[in-house]
Amino acid sequence: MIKAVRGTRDILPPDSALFQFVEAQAREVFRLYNFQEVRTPIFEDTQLFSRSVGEETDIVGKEMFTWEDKARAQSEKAQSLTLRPENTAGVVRAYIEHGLGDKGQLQKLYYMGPQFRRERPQKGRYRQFYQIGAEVIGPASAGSESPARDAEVIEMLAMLLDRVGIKGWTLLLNSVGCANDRGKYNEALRAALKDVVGQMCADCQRRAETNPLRVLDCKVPEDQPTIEKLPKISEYLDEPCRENFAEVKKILDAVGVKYELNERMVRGLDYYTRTTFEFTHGGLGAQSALLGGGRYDGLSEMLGGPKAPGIGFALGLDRFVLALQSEASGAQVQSAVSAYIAPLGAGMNAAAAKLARELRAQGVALELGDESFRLKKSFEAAERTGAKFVVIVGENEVKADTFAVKDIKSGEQKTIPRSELAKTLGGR
RNA sequence: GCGGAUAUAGUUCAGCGGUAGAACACCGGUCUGUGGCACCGGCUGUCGUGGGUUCGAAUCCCACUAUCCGCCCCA
Repeated sequence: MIKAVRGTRDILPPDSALFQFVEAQAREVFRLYNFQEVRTPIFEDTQLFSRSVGEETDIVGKEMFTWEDKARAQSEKAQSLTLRPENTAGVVRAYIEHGLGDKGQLQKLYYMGPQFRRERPQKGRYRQFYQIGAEVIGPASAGSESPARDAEVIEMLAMLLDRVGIKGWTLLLNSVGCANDRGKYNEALRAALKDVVGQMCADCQRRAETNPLRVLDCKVPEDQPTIEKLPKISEYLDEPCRENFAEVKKILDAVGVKYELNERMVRGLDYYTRTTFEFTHGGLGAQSALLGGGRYDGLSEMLGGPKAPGIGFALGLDRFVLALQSEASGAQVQSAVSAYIAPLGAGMNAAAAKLARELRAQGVALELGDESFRLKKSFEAAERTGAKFVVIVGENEVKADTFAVKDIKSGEQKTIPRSELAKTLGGR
């Protein structure tokens, strides 16, 4: 048997309805905040990711699905291609390629779709996973650099979580400063670690060399006191970054979105600057991050584009669904059809089909049975579809042009003329 | 990439060297136009894959693969 490959999966009903639900809520929230959809390719030039996400990150270093696309003609060049591991790089590439900033206005773009990373699969972690994300990007003159945009994006996410019905979330907030601050902070960290790293865990000893920021992410209890004493990023922010962050917090306070400052929240993509954030949830096991994002001033320039500061986020759709399912209350998906048409007796399929067509045209969602079923079987089949009513189409009904409509739950049955059926069944 | 656990019917699982089972689910009948109950009957498997040990392997051994839980990383 051929099976879905490692880390990929089929999303079947009824779970697929939950995915649709979250997607629909997201589209509605995006509409309220004036975001429009962008769809970028699922694979891109490998360099797009190595230059934006960062050559030294885990994502680029070991998790990408990359292949060499061979030249098939003299005029073609061989090219290294990669399945997108995230979508911000693709959106910024499209922004540059189509000159979206040329008219001077702010771009507010959202996307939904699969992303690919070659990690070991686990609960809430797949090799093909689904993200919904958005970016606010544009020339600085359009206000793209304003802390008001950071706060608006974060507030929008709180709104989305509320609408979807996910309750037990925590917002972690930090500022990692601009490129300049980060350099100084990294040096300071290295210097401070030099003396104490000997007593820390093996992972931290490695991190101290490769990426000192990651030490802050360590979860080994014995290391915590040491980490507490390390220099803090907030002490290394320059004045503009400090003011920017203060303004973000001020607005969040004003709109009543609660957050926890977490100076140790370090994100794994190199392009982040200033504001970074993460929403976490307890029902997700080891993969506690529901969504994450931050500002990426400088990313456009890294990709050869104009100056175009921006802020964005990506949320894990798979994890949203897991969180919904872990909060038993939330995951209510209503039944799809309102009625089940039960043709009764030989020759009734045609009459039932005609009636079903009329009713569906009037907006009634229907399931259609078969004339070979006995009534008993039709009722059972109707119940399984979740339909509210069964409409019996037998010889008597067709002759009289009135139909027996039975409420499945109460057992109550009425005779309804054809002209009023749609209304009874909840159509137009 | 590292550590641990698991893999038998559609599902949950039992069987732990001697003819592959239970429950639930599903299908049919009792019951040809009014179900959900009850009773009766029935179906379903390369026992994850490949090797090995043995007269004989679902069972013991080895390798592989997949899933789950951690680590790592991130959404």
